[in-house]
Amino acid sequence: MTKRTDSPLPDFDLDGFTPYRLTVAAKRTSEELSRKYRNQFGISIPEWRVLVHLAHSGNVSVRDIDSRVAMEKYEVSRAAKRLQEVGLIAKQANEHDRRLVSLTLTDKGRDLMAELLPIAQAHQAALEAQLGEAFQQLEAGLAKLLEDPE
Amino acid sequence: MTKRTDSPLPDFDLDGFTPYRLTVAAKRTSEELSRKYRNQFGISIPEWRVLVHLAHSGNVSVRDIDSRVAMEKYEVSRAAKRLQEVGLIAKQANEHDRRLVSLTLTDKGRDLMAELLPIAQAHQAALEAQLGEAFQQLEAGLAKLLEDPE
DNA sequence: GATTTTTTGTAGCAATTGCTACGAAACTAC
DNA sequence: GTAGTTTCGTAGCAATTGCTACAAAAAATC
Repeated sequence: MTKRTDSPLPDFDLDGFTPYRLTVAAKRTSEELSRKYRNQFGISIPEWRVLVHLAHSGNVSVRDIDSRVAMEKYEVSRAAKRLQEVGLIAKQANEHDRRLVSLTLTDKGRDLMAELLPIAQAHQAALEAQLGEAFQQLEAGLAKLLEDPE
Repeated sequence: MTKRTDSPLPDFDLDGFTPYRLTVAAKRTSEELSRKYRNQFGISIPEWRVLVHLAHSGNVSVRDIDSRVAMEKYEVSRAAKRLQEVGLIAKQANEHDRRLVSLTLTDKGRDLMAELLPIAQAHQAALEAQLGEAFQQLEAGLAKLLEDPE
């Protein structure tokens, strides 16, 4: 009786593995835009997220951002530090609770966002156009997947 | 006449930005599983991808993998180096073209995959169950998005 | 009101990642 | 066959990331 050396591995293909597919899709859709941000404006993705949140929500704390924007607080802290160093945002202590740090866009930051946001919008529009009706489906799937922050 | 200091920034929300949503979705679906791989088996994601490809396609070169698995060749090289060091794969020069390095699972690697693959399959099944019919939609969207490797 | 606990943000270190340069082998062209 | 070009894989460095520990302020507990 011979010992089978080729054990029966399950037939598993990365192409059917949703986490993998999502990772590739995320990378592909982010890459072009993030390279542009980096090369033309010197902005990283975490920094961009912070800026977007400030442009959208005005004056907020680090805590507000990490709870809203799927970033760890140390990422927000780091991004905010760099953004302050280059003069795009201002940090100041909150009056009532001095643990909190209020972040706001500076005029320079606002000007930058006036340039960046339309680019992002155009990118999104191009993506939607490219996907056609598949976009609605993708969105529906993502909505379900992301619905529980649990 | 007063100068308006609040310039009219476009109203843009990360929650409607597909690259962002995909990134969050990818992270969420990968996290639990990749932590398990790391803690219980000491395997990183790039290493796991290489292993899966070897389990699926048998003997292949570094080049084969990076073209198939959305990894840069240096990532594959690094992963392969570590996998060899821990005895999960074997590397040997190709007879006909000595630039090529053939990668194969060792028995130990095969045994590991016999354990890992069912876990991944269960993870995928759970994801599909959780999403219900939204899974089909997500898949349709991803298929369209990923169709052109361009 | 002093002590413990929780919350907020930062800093430092280790590990991972991305990029570029490089060497070796194979291929092309003369 | 020799010189230039391309392909394959690796190595080294810089930058980024993830994690944990920490200090300062506030809140809760006694």
